Amino acid sequence: MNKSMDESRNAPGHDSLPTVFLVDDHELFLAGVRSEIAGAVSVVGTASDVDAAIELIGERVPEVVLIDVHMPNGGGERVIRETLARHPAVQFLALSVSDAPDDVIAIIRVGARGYVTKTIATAELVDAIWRVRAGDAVFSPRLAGFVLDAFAATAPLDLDPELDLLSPREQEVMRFIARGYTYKEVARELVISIKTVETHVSAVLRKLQLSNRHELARWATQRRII
Amino acid sequence: MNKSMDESRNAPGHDSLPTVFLVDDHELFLAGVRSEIAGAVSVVGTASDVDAAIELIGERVPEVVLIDVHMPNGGGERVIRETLARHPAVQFLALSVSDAPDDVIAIIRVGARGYVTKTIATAELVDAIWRVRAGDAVFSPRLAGFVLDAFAATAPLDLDPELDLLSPREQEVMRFIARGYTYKEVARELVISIKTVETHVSAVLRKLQLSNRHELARWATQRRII
DNA sequence: AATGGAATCGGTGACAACCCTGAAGGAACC
DNA sequence: GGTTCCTTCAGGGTTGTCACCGATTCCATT
Repeated sequence: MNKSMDESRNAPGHDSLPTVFLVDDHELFLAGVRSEIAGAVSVVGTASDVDAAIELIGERVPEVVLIDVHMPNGGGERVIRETLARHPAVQFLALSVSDAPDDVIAIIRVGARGYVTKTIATAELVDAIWRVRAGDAVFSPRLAGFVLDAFAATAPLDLDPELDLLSPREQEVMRFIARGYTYKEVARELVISIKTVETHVSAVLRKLQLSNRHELARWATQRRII
Repeated sequence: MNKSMDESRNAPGHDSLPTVFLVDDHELFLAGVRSEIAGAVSVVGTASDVDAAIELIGERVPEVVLIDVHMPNGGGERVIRETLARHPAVQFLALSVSDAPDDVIAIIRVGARGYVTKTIATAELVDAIWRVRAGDAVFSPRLAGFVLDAFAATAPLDLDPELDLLSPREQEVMRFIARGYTYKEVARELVISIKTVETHVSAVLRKLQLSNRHELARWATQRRII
């Protein structure tokens, strides 16, 4: 099921077991994971707190780090941030009890290549480790949606019905105004008179029910028109 | 909000074959894909140009649309954008000859849930379709990195040295101005006279080497001060 | 032929924004 | 005690913004 694209074929040095480092502040869980995946990957070390993790990962330089998100003293985020600054090749796979969108987004922002919940089965976890080592991104099905939604939201499509209220020329003028152009600059740019620009701007503000160019700028930036 | 990763596999209505719609401007390729995946999914229609695709997808409302990226008259992007506006539940899986980062990023931005190259094997394509239907995100291994890199790059951390040039009061005034407050509003908010606000704003613009409040607004939003 | 929208301009007027000069009180530093 | 900076405020001026009142031309629809 979860072995869709094993393209570990072409990458050199990817025929051996992945070297894996485990980080979790619950030592029992740490031991459990270690014994479960021991045969399918090569565990080169473990750590149960943030500082020790940063230290040991820097020494061992594993291919993949399996890391808990919620930990005292900075959490998994700090480990990832500080490690990637020195060893950019290390791949991080977050393993968390939480499937909250904010946690997923935060961990991806600092550079993790995957995020799975602790309810995952052993075989799937091993598969995920192999895929992350190969450069793939691994997410639990529900979590993948959060990431893509958040990503798309950074420059969304916004098919806006309100924009249709504006005539083509009005939209054109609106974009300049929202970018902070003065009337004079817009007039020069579009080769029309300042008075025409004023007319268009008035129409835009009236149609969008805004009261000045500042609100227009915010309106436009919020729906990423500019 | 507390479902395991297994949830989508057990979700109701997901035990039958996925209904799939195919879009590609090469009819031969269309026929090839259709015959290859015919047993493993339920192909409910095909289209070989953008307009027909938008029309037919709107009628059939498939669960998954397998779509070519590069097509005349708007490409796959337009199909995705216009379809999602009316049918948000339709999942799009891009199938392209290109593995250029820009193509991948663009298609994800408009809302696709996956992107694989046409070199993919049939079995893997079928698996990808099933996973996209379930809500998972599917990428060829080398492409996943592009998306995550681009995503991580959207949230830089800027500790700004330029901000230290401003006195505390100036920073305070600056935040209001950057948000679009008028001088009068700032004066009322901070309980000072309009003339004082003018003084502070002038100092801010001079110190930051900006020429008006619009540039100041952009300056502030870019480094996420407001 | 008539209607109406879009695009183009003009005038007037009321503010808002921005610049310059100047200045007074206070805190901090040497 | 002098210097420097911050904060506060004022007068006077230019330019920018926006509204309300007009107008003409072009074009598509009726």
